[in-house]
Amino acid sequence: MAQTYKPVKPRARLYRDIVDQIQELIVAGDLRPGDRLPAERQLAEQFGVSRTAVREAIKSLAEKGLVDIMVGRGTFVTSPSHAHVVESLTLLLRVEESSVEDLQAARTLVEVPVAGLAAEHRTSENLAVLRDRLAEMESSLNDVERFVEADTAFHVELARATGNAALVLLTQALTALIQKERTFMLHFLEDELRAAVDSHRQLLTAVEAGDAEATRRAMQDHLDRVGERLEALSNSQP
Amino acid sequence: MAQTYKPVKPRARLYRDIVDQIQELIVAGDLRPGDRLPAERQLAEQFGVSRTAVREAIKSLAEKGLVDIMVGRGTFVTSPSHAHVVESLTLLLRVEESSVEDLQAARTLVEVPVAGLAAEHRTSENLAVLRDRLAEMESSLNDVERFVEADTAFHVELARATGNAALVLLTQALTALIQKERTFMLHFLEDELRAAVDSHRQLLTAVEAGDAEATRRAMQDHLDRVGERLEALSNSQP
DNA sequence: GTGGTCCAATGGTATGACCATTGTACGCGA
DNA sequence: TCGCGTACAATGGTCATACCATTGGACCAC
Repeated sequence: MAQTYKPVKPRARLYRDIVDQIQELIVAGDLRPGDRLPAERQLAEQFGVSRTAVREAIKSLAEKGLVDIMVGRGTFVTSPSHAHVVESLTLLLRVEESSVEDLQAARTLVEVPVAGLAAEHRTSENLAVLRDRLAEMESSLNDVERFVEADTAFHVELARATGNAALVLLTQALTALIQKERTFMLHFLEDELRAAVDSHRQLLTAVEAGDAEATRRAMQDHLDRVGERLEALSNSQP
Repeated sequence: MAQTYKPVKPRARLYRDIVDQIQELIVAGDLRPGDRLPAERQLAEQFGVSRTAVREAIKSLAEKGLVDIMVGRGTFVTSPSHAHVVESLTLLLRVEESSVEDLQAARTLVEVPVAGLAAEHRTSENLAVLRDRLAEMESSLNDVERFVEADTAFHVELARATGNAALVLLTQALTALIQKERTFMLHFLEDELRAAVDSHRQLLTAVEAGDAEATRRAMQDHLDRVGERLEALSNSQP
């Protein structure tokens, strides 16, 4: 075995320590969402460092999506959100030049089996939310932004019905990533709105019946059509 | 329809502008990975702002994983990496209290169909890499860390064989998230190492043959057994 | 009450200074 | 000439201080 020569003190960045300390408080639950952190000047005094270091630490936490900075008010612990994960993914996918088609394919691959699981595990509460979202879609036919919001929320709630938190997160990320293109598309293809409502009604019916196979099929059909429309649109507007 | 009262434009933070400018240069390709950014003092002068603002911007970029800061040398544009996405996901899953079982289930749901696609689209180059990874695993039976590295790389290369960048990213995230638990497990169950080698050899054979169905089955079997082992281990060590 | 003003607290930015690390140029000695 | 160490300049990290803009609440006039 080769000698390792490892130790040597890894020179710690000062703000790193502060990030770790606060982050641990949040993850451990000592700081709950909505709680306010002490002011920067106050934290600086408590940690015995300059305000600069504290600010860098807080900025780091904000970038991770753990806190929300509000000018003139203070810094608050945020509720867990998928927003920053989605942002990271978006950024990475942009530099990796992944296409909308890739995204849609990945989404289909995930959401079809998710739909099947949802049909098997959904609770009455899940069904109630799904009905609400569908109703929202039906009443937003003239407001594409709102429509897409409700559409996305429907898919996320379906994932939630699986009872698997990891699948919820994946679904949130994938739907959010393609939401912009979908909004763009729906602005051009108005009858697509009604088609989408029909698709989701079929989905809801199948989920209510607890029919996993029918739910999967409905989701596959829905996403296939969306994929076709997206492709057609990207071809006509290179 | 209720009146909406569109929110007025939120005031922009100064460092935000700088982040956006540099970020745009990076995603547009004007700044390539490995390129060095001007020094902080220099950027401050060019942007006409203080060094403080520039530093906050650069720190933000570093947090997003777009640049790498090196004391005494400078700031360099990094190659795209999934590391920070994985970190974000890990953080979020921790606060959301998602279990290892959830992760493993999600991973199975994604990787089984991915394996099928890989069998259909793999190139000879993909096969060569897969063979290398398998050989690495076989020669690392006494070094669990290295073994798991090769194992993970095998799965990621399989995703790469699908030709879908989004699926590669998902696979990277999911495998990385469960890697720690898997390493822990393999330290306790030594024969699991050889079983894993066998599983991956079956996978490779099926992929080489271009047999999607067999590949899916092999992946399902492999991940099912890993899931069982993980569950058994978490039950015996609560 | 209503509305406006004032003020303290907070995060954002600007300066300027000094420290620690790093790479390189220079110069000394063999 | 070569090798090696020192000095130095450049860079990011930290500190201290000051001032600005926003926010919310206390206070006051009506």
